[in-house]
Amino acid sequence: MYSPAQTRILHAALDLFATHGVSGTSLQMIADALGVTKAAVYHRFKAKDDIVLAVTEAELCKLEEALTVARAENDAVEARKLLVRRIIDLSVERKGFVRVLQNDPVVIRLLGEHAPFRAFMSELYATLLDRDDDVEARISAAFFTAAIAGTTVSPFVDDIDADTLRATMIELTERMLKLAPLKGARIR
Amino acid sequence: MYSPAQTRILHAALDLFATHGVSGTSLQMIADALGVTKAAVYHRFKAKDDIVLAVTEAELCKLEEALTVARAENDAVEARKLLVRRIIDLSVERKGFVRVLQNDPVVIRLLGEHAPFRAFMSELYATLLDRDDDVEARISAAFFTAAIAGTTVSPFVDDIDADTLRATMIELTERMLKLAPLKGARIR
DNA sequence: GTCTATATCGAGATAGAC
DNA sequence: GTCTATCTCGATATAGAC
Repeated sequence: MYSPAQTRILHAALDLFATHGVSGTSLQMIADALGVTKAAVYHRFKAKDDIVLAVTEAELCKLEEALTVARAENDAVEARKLLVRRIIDLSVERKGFVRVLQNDPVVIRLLGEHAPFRAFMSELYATLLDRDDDVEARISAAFFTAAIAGTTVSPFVDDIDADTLRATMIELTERMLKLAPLKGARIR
Repeated sequence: MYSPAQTRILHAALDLFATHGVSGTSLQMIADALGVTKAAVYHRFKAKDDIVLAVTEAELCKLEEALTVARAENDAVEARKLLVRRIIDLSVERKGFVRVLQNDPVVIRLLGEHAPFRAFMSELYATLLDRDDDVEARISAAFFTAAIAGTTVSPFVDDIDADTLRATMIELTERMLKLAPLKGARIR
């Protein structure tokens, strides 16, 4: 799919995007991180937008795999549980970039303009929400996607290990999305 | 505090920052939004950073008022409840900018480097969290601040009115931060 | 307070040698 | 695949007139 040189560029770009945002990252910064010149980068990607596109595509690809696995489930609630867990795993693993995906203005524009991305996001949302979900469920879904994107980079949790973070996020989310009953509580 | 001209600049800048991010917003865009030239903007703020600083300061000021009110409460839990509600109100009222405050790389850098900002954030966090909060409470706090910042701008909730959004966010948050028992549920 | 005009710099992007 | 060199443009920022 990508040459070794391209892969190195994408990795460096991902890191820089997460720290400085897309607009705040220049091709010179990417080139410097790799110890090469701008021209070498342009040899592999003919424009900065292509790098942003490739990085975004690569991350969404991981989400797509999660969606495919989830959809193989017969039970809709189980499918949502699986999907949510995998999204949380990804956000912990790829700390920082989920925030970019969901909050960087350039990426947001890209996700809105690029038809395949739009189609994928619709599918993803459809699986996260039942067709006839009520308002609270939809707000919960918005709430939790935003939360997941931001939690891993919060100053509150700098010193908490990844496993604890992951487990607690899963619990909070399932409680919020009503995918599981509250631990130690009972609905009347 | 600020002249009328300055106030107009800050309002325009706030809008543009929320849409394009700080790095993605040029002084030309701000000037165009006001129908003046760049030089007119520079007459009031000697650098772009000063505009970012002023905008951030103005938003934090609103949070500071909320913090002062909350601290006047005797009961710590009531104080946190008040604070959380006010933060949610602000994020709904000033849709978009809370996301910038918490996610824009330029603002994050500013919040980290500017001593008064750092001090205020510490105070805010101290009120949101008890001194001896456990790990789950801290993750909850991170989770909910991230959630609040992102929810109002989510595509999930585009068509939901502000009041419903606000009320549901308050309920979700209080449930998460364990500030109130679950509606219709009872802890064993 | 606002303008025109301009200086300076860094960004994205290309040409062509090795 | 990488380099040097260069182009063009837009960005921050300043000078000085009205």
